[in-house]
Amino acid sequence: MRRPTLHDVAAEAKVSIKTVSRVVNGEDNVSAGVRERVQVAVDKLHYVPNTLARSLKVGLGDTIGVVMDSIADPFFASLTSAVEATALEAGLNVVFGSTGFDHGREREQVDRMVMQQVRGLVLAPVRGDHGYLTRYRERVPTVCVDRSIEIEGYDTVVVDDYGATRHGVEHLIAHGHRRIAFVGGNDRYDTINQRMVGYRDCLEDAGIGVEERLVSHDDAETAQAEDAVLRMLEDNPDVTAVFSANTRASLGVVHGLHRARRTDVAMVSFGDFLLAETLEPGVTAIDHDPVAIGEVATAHLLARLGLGDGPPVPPSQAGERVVVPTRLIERGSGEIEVAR
Amino acid sequence: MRRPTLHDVAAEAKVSIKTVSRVVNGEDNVSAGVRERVQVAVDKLHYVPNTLARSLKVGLGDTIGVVMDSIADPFFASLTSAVEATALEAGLNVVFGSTGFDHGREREQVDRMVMQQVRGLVLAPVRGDHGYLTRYRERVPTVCVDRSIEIEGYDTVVVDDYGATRHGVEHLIAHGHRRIAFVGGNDRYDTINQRMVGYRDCLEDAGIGVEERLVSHDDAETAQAEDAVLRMLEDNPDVTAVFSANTRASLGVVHGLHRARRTDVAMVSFGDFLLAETLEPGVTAIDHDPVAIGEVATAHLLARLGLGDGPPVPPSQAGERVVVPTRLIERGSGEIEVAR
DNA sequence: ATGAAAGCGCTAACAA
DNA sequence: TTGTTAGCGCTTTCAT
Repeated sequence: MRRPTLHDVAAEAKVSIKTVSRVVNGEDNVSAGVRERVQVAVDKLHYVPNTLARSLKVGLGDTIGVVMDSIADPFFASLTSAVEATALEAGLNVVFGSTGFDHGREREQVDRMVMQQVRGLVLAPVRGDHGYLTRYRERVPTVCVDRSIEIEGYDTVVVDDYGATRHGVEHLIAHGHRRIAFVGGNDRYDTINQRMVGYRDCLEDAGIGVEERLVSHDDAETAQAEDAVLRMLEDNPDVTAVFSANTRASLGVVHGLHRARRTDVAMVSFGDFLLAETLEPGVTAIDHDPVAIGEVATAHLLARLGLGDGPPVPPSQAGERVVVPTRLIERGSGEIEVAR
Repeated sequence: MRRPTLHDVAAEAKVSIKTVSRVVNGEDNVSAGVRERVQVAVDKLHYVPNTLARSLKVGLGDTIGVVMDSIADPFFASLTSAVEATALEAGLNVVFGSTGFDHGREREQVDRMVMQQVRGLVLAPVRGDHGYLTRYRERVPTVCVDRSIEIEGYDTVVVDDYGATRHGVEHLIAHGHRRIAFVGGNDRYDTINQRMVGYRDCLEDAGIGVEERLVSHDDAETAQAEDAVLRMLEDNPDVTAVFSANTRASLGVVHGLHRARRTDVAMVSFGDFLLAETLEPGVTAIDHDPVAIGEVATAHLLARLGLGDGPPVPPSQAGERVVVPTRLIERGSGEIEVAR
């Protein structure tokens, strides 16, 4: 059963295809009688317009693409959800592709989406060469989220990893801590590296200095972070506080502290999570809100597409860097005073 | 700057557009010399094929659609992730649309995707009339996930909400519990209603009987569930165990029990969550694995599209109902014996 | 091995 | 108000 086309509807209603097109698209210059007849034919045949053909003709697709590490990651799930909600208001569909942290797959996904004629792209870039993107610059406005790329000229929406981490570490220092461990690092993530630098600079500037024995590496995942924090506390009994560099690691740190019954150890988590306020004590967290990032990024994209409030922004003007504010949510774990 | 087409490449390479098409599609009947020349032109012009035009001509799109409550919900995020991974292997892109539990929006999303010529659909149906789907039956294979619809003839992949709940409640009974509260209900969700029935039947069959004072209603969200469990324990001091009917509610129940310092109260959660094993005691949970649901559903869809292992399955044969197994993960909270 | 022509379903431009 | 024509970028069919 072939799907009906404008032609079929036109034959059924005994009008020209253009008239059907007018009715379907809600144009007003059609007489009520004809409109009615066409509508009946449309309903009878269950006609559904073919947006592929429409897009081909008009030269503009009706989708935007979202390329992320993994949609299963709650952070990116929320981000994507915000993108979808914002895009929907502008009448755009969302296609999704995950990279699995693989730069080659990122490129494949982007290429596929460009072939699919996406109007624009929201991309959480994997580290690597993004030169391939430049050929699309003029045609497919692209906004990077969460992380930036090594080349100029792309709008980017990030949080201030460095500054927010300094804020978190300062918070611990303000509560008397001097031996602050860093857990949850991973060289693969530029964002986490920024947090590491923030941690180091903050301690240096506070005149405390960094002790490498307190810095754990390559333990960004939950299980690794749990092991790491247990080892850290074992090897360094003088540690009084832990800064966890990412959400997944924080879950492990929480568990580790709990298992070791170290309610005396303070903790600040970079990244908020669902049960953070449910735990006892609540986990003090730096909230980097994926919804805000998604909304801001999509708003930028829509502006570039001329679908925002203002006029379309030409590609030549791209390259803006938006820093979405973070906030430190005090819940108890970060306000534990150092034991005297 | 117009994007280059086959025409442009053909002109550049001084061949016909068909030859370019052959090279781009990797057909073999092209001489090495010409192939080389075309390839150079493709690279020089940064030619990217237009899959919209291709799909229009071929009559088949290259995407499947996923329609869910919300991508921000971890359950559906994982499910969608599994769908994407499976679809990608078959060379299909994924478009995503959320319903926000609104039946009207479900229909809008489905309609949009059909217009976009999706090859197939994975749908978590919102309760309501799905008659509108039948017109697409022949053209767009559709698999329902997590919930079924009121009409026959659609493949459905669900978990055994009823049976799994019975299993969970039996587990509590086996540990001596008789006063088992039910928290986290919500009439809007058929799945949760099934769980409620399972709870009731299980208690009846065990000769315990249902006491309505132990059944809380309309508290499916975290904050509501927390209030509900606190009220429940206050009003009914004889309660020794709680069955939480959904994951979000479980977070509230955990918090509530914690706040009330009721480590003597047993708990089983329908739905696993990230910190379930991190808490003390670990939360015994019925795991309904979204990844399994997503994979099975997509495999079914691909089979219907003729992209699976076997031959394409005609729409007339649709209507299969797959029940993905669940398991009860014992972590401690469900094994608390009743206080004597 | 290569090419010319037709047409997928639609809309823009232009008649009538 | 309604209809005709051309053509979006591609693949298919049928030459050469």
